[in-house]
Amino acid sequence: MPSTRKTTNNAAGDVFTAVAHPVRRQILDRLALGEMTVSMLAEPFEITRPAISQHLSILLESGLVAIEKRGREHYYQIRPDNLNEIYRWISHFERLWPEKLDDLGDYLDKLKAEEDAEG
Amino acid sequence: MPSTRKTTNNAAGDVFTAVAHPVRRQILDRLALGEMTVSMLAEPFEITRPAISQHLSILLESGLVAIEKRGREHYYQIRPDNLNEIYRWISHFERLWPEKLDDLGDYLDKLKAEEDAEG
DNA sequence: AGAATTTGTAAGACATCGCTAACGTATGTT
DNA sequence: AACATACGTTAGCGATGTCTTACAAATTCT
Repeated sequence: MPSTRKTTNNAAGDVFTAVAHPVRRQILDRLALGEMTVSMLAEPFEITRPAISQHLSILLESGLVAIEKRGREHYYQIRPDNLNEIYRWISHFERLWPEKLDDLGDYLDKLKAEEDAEG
Repeated sequence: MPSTRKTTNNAAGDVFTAVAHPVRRQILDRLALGEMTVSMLAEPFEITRPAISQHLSILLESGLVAIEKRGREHYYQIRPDNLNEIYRWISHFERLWPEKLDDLGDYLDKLKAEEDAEG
């Protein structure tokens, strides 16, 4: 067979692909502060608003954001649950990486403690 | 300015980009079992060995693998430290995601406990 | 109704990615 | 020396990604 093209990449909605682009990570960083419209979201970036819109489509497909339309404004909200997939994958390397990951465990414990203290 | 092309993506060696491709993740999964030569590494994949070699170059640039040449064989070893960058980034969303991440915290505690038990 | 606002979509330019085939290089074998 | 093995590199291709400009659709305002 001279050329059975496979191109086994990027199943639509893949979370790893979604977070691979720095702009999309920054979008998620911003959304962590609270829901925002596209215009608010696009403000600090140097690319055009349609470009942001396209990034948001990719984030939508990955399930990392949700949209809620109110009038003519579209509010985007973060949905971090699917980041779990990345988290779990990385945690498989914990055995090879005890020190760093123990640090992170402590870090998470600390965050949780703070949360409990506040609540 | 009519068209100052920026293309602000993929600084060489970016870890997020390195793990975005499923083949590269599978390579890391295999290397977690122990060091391997390129041929051993390429065996289960349906793509050619040079393609694997190119993926390995990207993993090398990201610092996620190291190479040790012994004779004509090149042994690749996993270097998971830089995964920490991803881990830390994701952990910033913990506050929005308490349940899942608590589960992961438990998971890590369990892994660590097993490790300690093994001695 | 008509104009302004907010957003998504389409088309096209351009760069980059991922792959194969072919070749080059270094090491080992006979 | 000649050949075999293990690997990297290059050239070239088709596919995909990212961006801009232009436009369409929905909502709000006057």
